[in-house]
Amino acid sequence: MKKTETRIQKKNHSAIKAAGLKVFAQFGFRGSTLDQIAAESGLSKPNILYYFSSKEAIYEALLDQLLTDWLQPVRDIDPAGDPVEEILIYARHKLKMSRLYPRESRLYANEIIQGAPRIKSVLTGELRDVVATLAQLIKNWSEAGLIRVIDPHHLIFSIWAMTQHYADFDVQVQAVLGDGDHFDDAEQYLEDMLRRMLTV
Amino acid sequence: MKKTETRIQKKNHSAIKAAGLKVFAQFGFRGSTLDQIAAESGLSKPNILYYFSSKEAIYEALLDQLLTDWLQPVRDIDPAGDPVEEILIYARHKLKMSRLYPRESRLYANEIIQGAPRIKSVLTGELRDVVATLAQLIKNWSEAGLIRVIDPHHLIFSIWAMTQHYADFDVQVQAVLGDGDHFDDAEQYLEDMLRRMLTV
DNA sequence: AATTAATTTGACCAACTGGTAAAACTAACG
DNA sequence: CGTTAGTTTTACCAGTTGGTCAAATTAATT
Repeated sequence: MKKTETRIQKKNHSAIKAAGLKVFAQFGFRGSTLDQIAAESGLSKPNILYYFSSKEAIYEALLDQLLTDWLQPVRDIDPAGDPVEEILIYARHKLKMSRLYPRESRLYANEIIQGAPRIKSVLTGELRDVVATLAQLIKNWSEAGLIRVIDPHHLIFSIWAMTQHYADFDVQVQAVLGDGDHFDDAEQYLEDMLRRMLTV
Repeated sequence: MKKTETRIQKKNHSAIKAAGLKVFAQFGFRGSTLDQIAAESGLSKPNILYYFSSKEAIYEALLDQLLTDWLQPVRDIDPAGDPVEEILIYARHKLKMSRLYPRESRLYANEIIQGAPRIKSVLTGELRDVVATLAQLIKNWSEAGLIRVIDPHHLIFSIWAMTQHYADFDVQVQAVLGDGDHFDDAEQYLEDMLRRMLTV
């Protein structure tokens, strides 16, 4: 349906989204201005509104993309795979996302902290379902004796919390540990933690 | 130095801070307006500026208070106490703060996500020092064989991440688990996790 | 009660906000 | 090359923003 995109359209759409991501991730929706996005993208403000109908439209396009990218890896968890390894693969993937796309993480964090006014329906819909399925799978693994008995939801929360922490609270991590990349140590710690929690 | 506070001053200062906390925690500094704080506090905008010199002054007063309240419990950890219990006491305290004062947690999260422009010096100063001291203590405990050998910094991060998650991402938690208080389950999970991580 | 100090308000402002309209410009295509 | 479709800019607007100021009001002190 969108095959009719001009080369200029393609370029500008992604330039605007890239700029919007940068700005929204730092200041949240209400704290961001079209002028900032315009400056960041190198386009004029009216030109931006030629490609997106409103400030909100840019923000929503970013959130949509984000949610898709984040939910897929949960769905990709293989019920037939080795439980510990499957969970570790997911956790590592999530941490990698924090390392490679910290701005996406911050954008999401901003939206959630502000009460998720624009994606609450996704949270109570798609997200809830996907998590429910995963929680059931973990419970099954527990009951089959493949992993330790554990609260599936809080396990999931702990993975989310820890992985996103390194993106969202990056400034604090850097302040405490000094500048540099601490994701390798974080991965080791996370893996250690999950193995201890999952194996008997 | 501040004993000269009128009864009206006391009342209005705290009314403004309470309103500011509510608004800033939800929208971040730039996304919040004095009009919102005025409406929330029941005072007129000029009246607010009679008690605080600027929007920023309110915000900074809140952050100052917050940082004090958050750093103290870390300092209160007793080097002579039982290591696992000391860490558990701290973690439980932190979780309790998330339960009782989620807005403070969100205010802080907003500030950090936005790059901590106003408190970076505290992060690389006081916070860093306090954490360094705690990390050293944990390392000593490890070397004395009282707890398992573990990366102290990432242990601390994991406690912060998990406890603050339940305040900052409250909407998401509620969406997944349903409305209600999930802090008791969270505490149990956290305690289980920490015991597994700390004991050999 | 009179005076002084503290508090609150209303009117205001310049800068900025998201967004519009139409004209000017550029690329694509026959 | 001319025409059309797509793109960009200039000028603009009404509403909001943080903040000021002097006048009016209220509370505290003598």
